[in-house]
Amino acid sequence: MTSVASAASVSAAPASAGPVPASVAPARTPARAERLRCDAARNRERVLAAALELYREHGGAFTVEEVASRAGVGIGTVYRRFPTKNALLDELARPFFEQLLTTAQAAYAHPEPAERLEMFIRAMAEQHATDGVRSGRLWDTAVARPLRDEYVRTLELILADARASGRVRADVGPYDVGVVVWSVTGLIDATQHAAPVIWRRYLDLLVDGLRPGGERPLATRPVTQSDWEQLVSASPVLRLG
Amino acid sequence: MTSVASAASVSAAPASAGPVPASVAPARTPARAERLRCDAARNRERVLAAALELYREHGGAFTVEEVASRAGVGIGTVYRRFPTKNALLDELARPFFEQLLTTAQAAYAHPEPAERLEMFIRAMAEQHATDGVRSGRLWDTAVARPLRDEYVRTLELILADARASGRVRADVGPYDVGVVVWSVTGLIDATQHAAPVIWRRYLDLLVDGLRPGGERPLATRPVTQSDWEQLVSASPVLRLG
DNA sequence: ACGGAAGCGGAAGACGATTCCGGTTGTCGT
DNA sequence: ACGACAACCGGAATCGTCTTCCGCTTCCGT
Repeated sequence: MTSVASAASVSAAPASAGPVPASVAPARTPARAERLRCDAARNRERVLAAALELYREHGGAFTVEEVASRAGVGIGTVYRRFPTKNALLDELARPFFEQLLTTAQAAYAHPEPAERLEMFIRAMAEQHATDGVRSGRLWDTAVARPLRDEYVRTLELILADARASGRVRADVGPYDVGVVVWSVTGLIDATQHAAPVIWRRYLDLLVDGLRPGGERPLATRPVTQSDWEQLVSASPVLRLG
Repeated sequence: MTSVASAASVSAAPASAGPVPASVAPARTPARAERLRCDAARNRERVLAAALELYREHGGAFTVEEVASRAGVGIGTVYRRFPTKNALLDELARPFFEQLLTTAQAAYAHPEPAERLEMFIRAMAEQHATDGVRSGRLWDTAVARPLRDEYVRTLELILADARASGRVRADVGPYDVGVVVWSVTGLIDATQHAAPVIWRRYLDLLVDGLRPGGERPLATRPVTQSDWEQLVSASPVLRLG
């Protein structure tokens, strides 16, 4: 009832140790039992392609039946492969999500350590704005967990650089940065169609706000990992229901 | 199909001119034609009370049928009074929304002009956190428009004080502040239940970011009123549909 | 070529918002 | 006090969607 078959496919990857986390382990060819029959695999791709097309056209406001018919399959076929409409949408966001990690690592690879944090934040926002697939829900998915850990590890390294260079106030932690990025992506989602540039201005304000020099201490304890996890799992629930 | 009956009730209010905008004109007793029959009025209150109760219990995740049965009326009765479930929810948010304007005016009344802007931003967030009714959708409502104008006018006055006192960078406009407040309320909505204090820390970051002293100019033009209007009308649409 | 697991299509079911309508009840003029 | 009638009422029916179910079909391994 719960698991997407491929969710377990990364479990065997050895934990990477280097400063720059290794990129995601390439998906090994699935074992006999978990491979789809070839017609099934073909249909799965068709469904995904149709869904992506519809997503780009109508941004999530489409029917499962539309997906099925555009893919040339029956509704039942869609549901055999994706237990729920949300699961289907999550699957659309996955490549985008994986790209996020790459982007984070690229920021960490920036030659000037002092610039890495700002680079990171801006790159995250930029990617979100460019791709346009809402991925917030995905952070709480089984597939995402291993990626997420690497993401946070990378962010911590970046933050250490920024701190060492005096480019960030000392009382800011990685999950604080997470919240900041989240807020920007929320703004991007809300404004992108109507006013595609607002978010950059807002981001500038945020980045400036991260500079050292504030006299007052921040009001509360740092955001913790647990805070962050609850935030991402709660974030889809933003309106009536 | 569109209008809530009372939407026109403020149209006769004279435009206020003083530096502190006059408080909202008290709703005059509705004319003969627009007064509800007394049983209808009673039912309306019951529905509203039931809805508020359910809202506090389940945060929007309840059925119109539940509202009706808790109020002891039929579904049809709910729908005669509120054309749509969203309209009902908006009505719940209205008193809260009107309170916002009062809060803004209170901030402007702060004895120390230099403190008014920060006071304003913090008070807005605090009220949002305290009341807990999502009101974003309401900003785009017919009832809200006159209030909104006064709200913006007050904010402009506050901003002028802040600028005169050197407490805000010169390139920040009222709608920039609007975006900032919006982002905080979004964070509040998303985190309040799980981690009730995160937003204060984030707000501190934002406030510090508004201080003068940033060397770089902001990347894009100021947020305009039109930007803002599109933002608020689009913001409920944050997920699939 | 054959047996059967894995797939397939699409009808049926579940759920919630919204609409409709025949019967009921305050209100107002007389 | 009374009658007429517009405004109300309740809740069954409708509609749009997601999700489940099931009898029939098609690939895969032997």
